Amino acid sequence: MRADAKRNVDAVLEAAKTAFTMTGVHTPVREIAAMAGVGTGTLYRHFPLRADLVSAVFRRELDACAEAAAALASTYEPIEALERWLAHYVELLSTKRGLITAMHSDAPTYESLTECFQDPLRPALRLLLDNASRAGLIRPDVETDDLLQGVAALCLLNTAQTQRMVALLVAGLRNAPPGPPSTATRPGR
Amino acid sequence: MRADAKRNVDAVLEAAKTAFTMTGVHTPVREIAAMAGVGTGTLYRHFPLRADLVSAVFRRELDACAEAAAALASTYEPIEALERWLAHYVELLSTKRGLITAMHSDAPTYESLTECFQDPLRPALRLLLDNASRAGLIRPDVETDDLLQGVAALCLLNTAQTQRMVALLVAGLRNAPPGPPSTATRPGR
Amino acid sequence: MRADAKRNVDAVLEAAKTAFTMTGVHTPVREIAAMAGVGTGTLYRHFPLRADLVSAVFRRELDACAEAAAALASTYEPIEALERWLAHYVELLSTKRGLITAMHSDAPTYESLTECFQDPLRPALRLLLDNASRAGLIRPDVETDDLLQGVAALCLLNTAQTQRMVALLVAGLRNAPPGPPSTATRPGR
Amino acid sequence: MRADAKRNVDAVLEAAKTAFTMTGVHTPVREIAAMAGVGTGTLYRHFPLRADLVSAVFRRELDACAEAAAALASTYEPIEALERWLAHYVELLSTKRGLITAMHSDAPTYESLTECFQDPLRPALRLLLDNASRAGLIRPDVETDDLLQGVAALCLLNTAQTQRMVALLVAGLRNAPPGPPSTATRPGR
DNA sequence: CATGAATGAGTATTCATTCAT
DNA sequence: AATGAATGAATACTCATTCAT
Repeated sequence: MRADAKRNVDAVLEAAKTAFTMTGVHTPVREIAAMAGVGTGTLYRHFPLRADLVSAVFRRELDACAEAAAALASTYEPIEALERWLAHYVELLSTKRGLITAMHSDAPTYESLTECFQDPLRPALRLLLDNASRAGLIRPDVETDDLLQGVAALCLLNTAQTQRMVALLVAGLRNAPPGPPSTATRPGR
Repeated sequence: MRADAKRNVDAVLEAAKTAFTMTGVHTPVREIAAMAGVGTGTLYRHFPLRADLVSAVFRRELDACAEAAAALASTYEPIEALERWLAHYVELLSTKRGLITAMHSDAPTYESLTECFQDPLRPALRLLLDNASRAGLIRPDVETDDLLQGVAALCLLNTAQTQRMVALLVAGLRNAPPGPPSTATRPGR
Repeated sequence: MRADAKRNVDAVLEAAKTAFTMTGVHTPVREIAAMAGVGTGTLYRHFPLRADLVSAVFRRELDACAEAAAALASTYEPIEALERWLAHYVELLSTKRGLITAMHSDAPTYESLTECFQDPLRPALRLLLDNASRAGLIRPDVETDDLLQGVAALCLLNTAQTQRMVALLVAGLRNAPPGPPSTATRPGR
Repeated sequence: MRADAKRNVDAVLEAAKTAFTMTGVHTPVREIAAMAGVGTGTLYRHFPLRADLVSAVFRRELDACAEAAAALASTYEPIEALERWLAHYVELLSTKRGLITAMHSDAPTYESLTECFQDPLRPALRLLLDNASRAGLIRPDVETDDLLQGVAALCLLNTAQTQRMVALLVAGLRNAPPGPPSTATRPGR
C-alpha cells in the first residue's frame, strides 16, 4: 500500500471513530469523508461496505476484548471470569450508538456486520464457557453464538436493564447443571 | 362512526397488517393506503401517527396474548404457565422483527410504541411472575418490564436461538437451587 | 335565512375573526370550522370563496372606515382629514396578518379580495380627495384606486416604514399644485 | 470549478431565470432541475437555499442596476437621475411580482432575500439621494431602505399604477416648494 | 341544511453510490 | 489513486374541496 493511501485510510478511520461516537454508525458517508479530508470515492475504495468501515473502526476494541478473555480466565474463577468478560462485551456494544440496530437492520450494507463482530470474539467466549463447563459450573450445551448474539440483542435495552438481563442469562446457565438434578427440576423438557 | 368510515378503517387495518408482515413497519404510508384502496388523507385521519396504526394493528393479538395469561395460570403450574405464556409472546413478536428495532430506534414516530406494547401485557406477565414468585419458584425481584423488553430484544435472533435464550432466561429466573456452587460463589445475588 | 343558518354564519364569522387575528387569513378552513363548531361543508355553503369569508369578517371595520371619512371631512381641514383617514386605512390593513399578501397572491380564492376591500372605501377616499382638490391643495388628477392600492401595497412594510412612505405620498400629492408653478418645476413631464 | 460543474450551474441559472419569470419564484425545485437537465441534487449542491438561487439569478440585473446609478448621476440633474434610476429599479422588479410577496412572506426560505436585494442597491440609491439632497432639491431625511422597499412594494400594482405612485413618491421627496399652502399648513414637517 | 369523511395532488430534502475528470 | 460532482429515488404530511350520509 502506498504511503498516501495508508495516510488516507488512517484519516478515515480516525474520522469515522469520532463520527460514530458523535452521530452513531449511521453518519452519512460524505460527512465522514469530509472530516477525514478525503473524497467520498476514496472512502469507498477502501471500505466498499459500511460494515467494513464499522468493523475496521472497532477492530482494536474487538481484539482487546477477545484478548481479555485469556487474562480473565487465568485470574478469576470460571463464572466470575465469564461475567466480567460479558460485562466487557456489553460495554463494547452498548456505547456504540446505533450499532445493535444496524446489526439487525436488513440493509445489505450491514449484512456482514454481525459476523465481523462475532468472529474475533467467538474463541474468547468459547474458552470461558469451556472452563466453566469443565468445572461443572454451567450446563455444557451452550452455543457461543447464541450467547454472543443474545447478549448483543439485549444491548438494545438501557444499560441497567441490559445488565440485569445478562445476569439472568448467566444465572440460567448455572441453574441447569448436567446430571440428574437438572432433569429432576425441569421434568418434561 | 359512519358505516363508510368503519369500512375504511377496517380496510386500512387489514392492509397494514399485511404490509407490516411483508415489508415491515416502515412500509410507506402511500403503499398501505393504496393497498387499502383509500387516500393517504383517510389513513392519516384515522391514524395520525404511525405508532397509532402499528398498535391498532397489533391490538387484537396483544389483547389475546394478555388474556391468555389468566387461563394459563389456572391450568398449569406457575413455571410452566410462565414458559407457555412467554412462548406465546415470542411467537407474537417473532413475525415482527422490524418492530423491535423500530421500538428502539430514536425516531420520534415510534416513540410511544414501546408503551403501547408493554401496557396491555404488563399485568399479564405480572400475574404469572407473582404466582411463581409466591410459590417460591422464582426470585421475587424481577421487573416485568425488564423481561418484556428483554425477551422482545431476544426475538431479533432466529427462532431457535430465541427459544434457547428465553429458556435460559427462565432458568435464570428460578431460584438458585440450594447447593454449594451457586450459593457459595454469588451469595446475596 | 333560517334561524339555525344565521346562528352558524355568526359563529363562523366570530371564529374566523379570531383565527385571522391569531394565525392570519391563511388559517385552514377546517380549523375555523372547528372553532365555530360547524362542519367544513357548512362553512363552504355560506362562504364559497376564502375571500368571501375574509371580507365578511372585516365588513364592519371596512364600513366604519368608510363612514369615518364624512366625519373627518367635516371636522378637519382637507389635508389633515385625508391624512387621518389614510392612517385609519393603514391600520385597518396592517393589523390583518397575511391580508396584503393574500390580496396580491394569484390564488383564485383571493381573486375578489382587492375589490371587496376597495369597493366600500372608494367613495370615502373620493370625497376626501375631492375636497382637497377643490381647495387647490392637491393635484386634481389622482385616481382613488391608485392610492387605495398603493397604500395597501405599502402596508407590506413595517409600521414605521409604511407611515413614512404614506406621508411621502401625501406630500407628493401636494407638491404638484395645478397651474404654471407645477409645469415650471418639472419641465418635460 | 470543474468544467462540467460550471456547465450545470449555468444551465440551472438559465432554467431558473425562465422559471421565475413564467411561474414565479415558487416554482418547484424539481421543475427547475428538469428544465436545466440536471438532478435535483445538483441544484441543491450549488444552491442549498432557495434564496441562493433567486439572488444568483437576479445578481447580474441587480449589479447592472446598481452600476447604472453612477452614470445617471453624472449625466442628469439630480432629480432626473433619481427618477430615471427608480424607473430602472421598477422595471427590474415589475417582472418579478411573486418576488416582492416572497420577500415579505414569513417563509424562512426567503428570509435572506430582502437583504440580498437591498445590499447591492443601497449605495446606488444613496448616491442619488445625496446628490439631490446636497443640491437642496429633496428633503435630506429619507432612508434609502424605506424607499427601496417602498418602491418594491408599489411594484405589486400594475405598471401604470406603479409609475404614477412612484412619481408621487418622488414628488413627495422634493422639498416643499416655498409658498403659503404647504409651509403654512404643515410647518416643521 | 348540516356534517365531516374521503380524496390525493403537490414538494422539499437527504444520501448512497457511481463515474467523469 | 483520488476527487467530488452528479444522480434521482424515495416519502411524509397538509389542506382545499367535494359529496355521501
